[in-house]
Amino acid sequence: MAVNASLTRKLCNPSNLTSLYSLPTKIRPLDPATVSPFEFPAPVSSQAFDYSFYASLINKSTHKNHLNQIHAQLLVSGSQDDRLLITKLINSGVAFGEIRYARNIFDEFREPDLFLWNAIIRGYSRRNMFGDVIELYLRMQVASVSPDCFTFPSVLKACCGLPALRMGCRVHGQIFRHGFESDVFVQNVLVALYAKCGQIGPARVVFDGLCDRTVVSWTSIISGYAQNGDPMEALRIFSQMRQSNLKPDWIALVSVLKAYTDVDDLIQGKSIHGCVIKMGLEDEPDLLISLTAMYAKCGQVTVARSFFDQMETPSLTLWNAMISGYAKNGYAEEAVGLFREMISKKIRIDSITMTSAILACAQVGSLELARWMDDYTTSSEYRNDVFVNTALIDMYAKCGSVDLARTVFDRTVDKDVVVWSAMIVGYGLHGQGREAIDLYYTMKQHEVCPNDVTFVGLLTACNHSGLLEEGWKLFHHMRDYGIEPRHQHYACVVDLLGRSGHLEQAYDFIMKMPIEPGVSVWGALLSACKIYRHVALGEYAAQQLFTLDPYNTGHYVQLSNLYASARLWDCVGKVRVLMKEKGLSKDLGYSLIEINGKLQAFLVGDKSHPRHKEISEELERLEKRLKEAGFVPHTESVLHDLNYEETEETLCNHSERIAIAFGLISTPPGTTLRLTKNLRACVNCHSATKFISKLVNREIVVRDATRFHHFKDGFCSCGDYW
DNA sequence: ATAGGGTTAG
Repeated sequence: MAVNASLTRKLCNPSNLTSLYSLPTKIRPLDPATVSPFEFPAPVSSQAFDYSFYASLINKSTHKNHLNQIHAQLLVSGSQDDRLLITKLINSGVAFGEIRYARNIFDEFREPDLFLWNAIIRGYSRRNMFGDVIELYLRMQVASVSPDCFTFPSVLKACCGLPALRMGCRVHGQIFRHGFESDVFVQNVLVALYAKCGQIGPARVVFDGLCDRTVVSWTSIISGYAQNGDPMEALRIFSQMRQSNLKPDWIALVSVLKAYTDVDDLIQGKSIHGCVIKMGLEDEPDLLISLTAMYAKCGQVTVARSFFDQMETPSLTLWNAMISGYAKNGYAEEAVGLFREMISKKIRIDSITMTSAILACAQVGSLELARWMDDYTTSSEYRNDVFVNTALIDMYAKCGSVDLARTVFDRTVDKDVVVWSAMIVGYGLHGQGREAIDLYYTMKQHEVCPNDVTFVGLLTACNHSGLLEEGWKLFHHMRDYGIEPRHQHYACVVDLLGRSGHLEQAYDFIMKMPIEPGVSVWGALLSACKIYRHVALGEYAAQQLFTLDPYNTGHYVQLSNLYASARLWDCVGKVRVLMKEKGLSKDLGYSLIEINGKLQAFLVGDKSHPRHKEISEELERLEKRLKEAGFVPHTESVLHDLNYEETEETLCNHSERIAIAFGLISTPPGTTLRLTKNLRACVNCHSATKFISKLVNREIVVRDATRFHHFKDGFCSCGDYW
């Protein structure tokens, strides 16, 4: 089979997929902690009490039991009131993860001083037990112990998250009252706190108020902007930092790399890589993770992989960076492969690994693989993770089953906006606009506030179902939630208006847009013009597109399709010439079909399959039956329709048809056929597949470049509207 | 104290 490199990359190696199914479904439990014996010296008499003796003993401990023995000794020797030693015991208890034990020691102490309070508060803060932190902090105030610069960082950490931010603001006030408003240590934590709560404004105010900024202050504000979707500002501040002659440390570089990762600026990212080498930090394993992530996200997966391979034992985070880097750049097969490797090598996996692997499966599109992934997840400890469940919902929807997506949705506890949105988007993908809208109202009943993505999903759902009025209403609903429409939202409205034939209104709407119309908006107008053969307006839209996005093949193809639909064959030819001049060629069409968990690929007119003979017999049979059933091929315009597949061959040689024929001879009667196409459904194949679904009494599910079609009994779920 | 890998849309 003659396939180009990018195609080979997209297709999955079936043997990889099938071997995945035989893997164990349980995640390995962690090894139980082993307790090494502790050599406790002979009991000492009370007069032999020595602070440094006990201190070194505590330092040597490795288990709670050791601490217990020392504590007992302190009691025997009457030194149980030594604040420094008790603080040390508490700190060690925390370090061993024995927070309850540390708390007992603390509770036994009469009138704890500031050191003890700090130790136990810090302990809870390290274990992320924020409720206890706040409770103890309040009790400390009741006990009239004044906090100091060691108390505030732990307490502020506990104020992360919007609901706790009110507490954070109160603590901010107390920091002033206790005179720590110029303590860099405390102020740095305040910057980080506000930034983590998405309050970048207040974070900036605190940062600007600092007179002696340390590397940590700069790093906090840089990562604050990087985390809050403003990487450009993060980078601006980074250059200010360098002007102030402060040398960035490796953590600062990690934050900057994150910003470049989001900006998708490989050139600048590389220059930071240069910085890393100049500063001799290239062996810093944690910096390597950021570099890997940066290169992977900017599409340089091979470079990223070389970093990965140079580590003898990659950390979990590095595995995750590599897997998600692959998954996000269309290297689904590699991503799933690495995940498989982790399982077979019994390497520890976390919810981030799961999420990234699920994302990759969503791209593969195999329902069987999706099911396997779901089973694996449900039998693991991540079955209630919101991120994982959201990814599963998305995966099932993209693998063709809204029903299974709904099952995951229903079993997800504590649904946030993203969960609801993923389900709404899923309904939209399958053209179930009504269900999407219903779910939106249910979501509001649950008092979950929609976001901009929710509306992209809703508007797309309306498009895929032709719900003009509902879409229009929803678009205006956005402002009630203070959501500014973005390009996608405008594009959806243009699509809605255009597809329902309101071309003039669509054009007026574009002219009145408060933001500069972008590629998606003009693209929507152009495809509407194609449907209604509005050549003049379509040419205008195409002109805008050629200026904004000159090297995107899709726009030329669309214009050519418009000309073809209006039978302006000369113009079709001109577009072809134009494309040639720019060195653009259209994508080759292919279809995948899943048979018994294996994906099989077919190109246009594909004759390479081992069962080619049987397939062509089936194709002939099908064509005969189609004719008898009264199917008339839409030859003329389709034959010139560049959007679809190469037309040198006859229409029934489109990859979709071949894949269906193969599916019919490879599965028992009544089995649902599941196909994935890289291009959009062509008019001719679409109506042929409707006929076929009735003739052979099969359900046929087709995922095209933009949505799903469910063919059944001669009808398609899209209502011929796509 | 400061950070890196994750979900919906594009």
